[in-house]
Amino acid sequence: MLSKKTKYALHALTYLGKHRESKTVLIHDIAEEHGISHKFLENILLELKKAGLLGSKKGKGGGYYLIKEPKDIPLSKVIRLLDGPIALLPCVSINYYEPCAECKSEAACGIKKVMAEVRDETLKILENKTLEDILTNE
Amino acid sequence: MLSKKTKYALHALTYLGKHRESKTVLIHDIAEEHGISHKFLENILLELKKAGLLGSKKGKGGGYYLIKEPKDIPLSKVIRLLDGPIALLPCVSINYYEPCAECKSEAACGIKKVMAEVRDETLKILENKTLEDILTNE
DNA sequence: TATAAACCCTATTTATTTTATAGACTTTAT
DNA sequence: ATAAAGTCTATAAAATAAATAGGGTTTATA
Repeated sequence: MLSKKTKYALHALTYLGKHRESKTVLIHDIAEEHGISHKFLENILLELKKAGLLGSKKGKGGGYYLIKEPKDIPLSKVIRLLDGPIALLPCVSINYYEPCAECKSEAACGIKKVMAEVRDETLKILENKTLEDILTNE
Repeated sequence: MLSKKTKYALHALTYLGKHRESKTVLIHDIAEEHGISHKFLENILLELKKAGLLGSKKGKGGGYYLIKEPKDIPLSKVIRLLDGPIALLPCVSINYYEPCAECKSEAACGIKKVMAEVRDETLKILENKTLEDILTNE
């Protein structure tokens, strides 16, 4: 399951996607719309900004805005950013690789082999679904 | 990512699958093979038994054994059992449905719609990969 | 029939991760 | 100047996962 962080990030991105005609959107408005803690959301938006998905304007009249096309924001990107690996095991993660402590030989591990396939197929799904798909369903 | 519980369950099932010629296998042997806590694994095997994947024999000379064909044990089953939902959001979970607190209208939620599609496609993958696939790769 | 081996069951503790909060700082429009 | 808004880092609280503990029951076998 996705963490609340990722879920809230998706809500925020959706909200921003729906308000692209406004120059900026307030954290406050997004938080209120979904009854999310303002401060918690603040951290999330900051991460999205650092990752290059959002831009922001400081000071009075400021706020956040999307700087990518919705079609260029795949679920895989958002999930990796806030939740980490998409692979089901660390030993088959592309971006967060780590060996499994209990594994004797990675080369001979059938679980690893199968999980690498699962990862490839899962990635296909999550790279193909984008914010645009969410927006067209709203 | 999978929890250690699920990961250990897969290791145990693999071990049992490799030793189907023996009548029974000791928790001890599986735990030792992978350096897993005996007691932790005990709980896991008990769950697998209650779910109908394993049989056991009590008392001296006892142990566990597979009671299903490896091809009839899909990853989806093991994951659901120990980790819970396969869906990325509670509101699209088949077996563990719960509404999302921050969602105003499930019917109009684009995130939900997309996540339901992700769930369907993910399920296809995890229902198709079975213990047999793991065993043939060992 | 006593004994030791092995699984069964429930509860509790410990560790880790996630979620949430706090507060001081910086920028900017008016 | 002032107030509005994002930036940043740290900490606290809550939830979940991982591990441990210990007594109970069953069974082979000497």
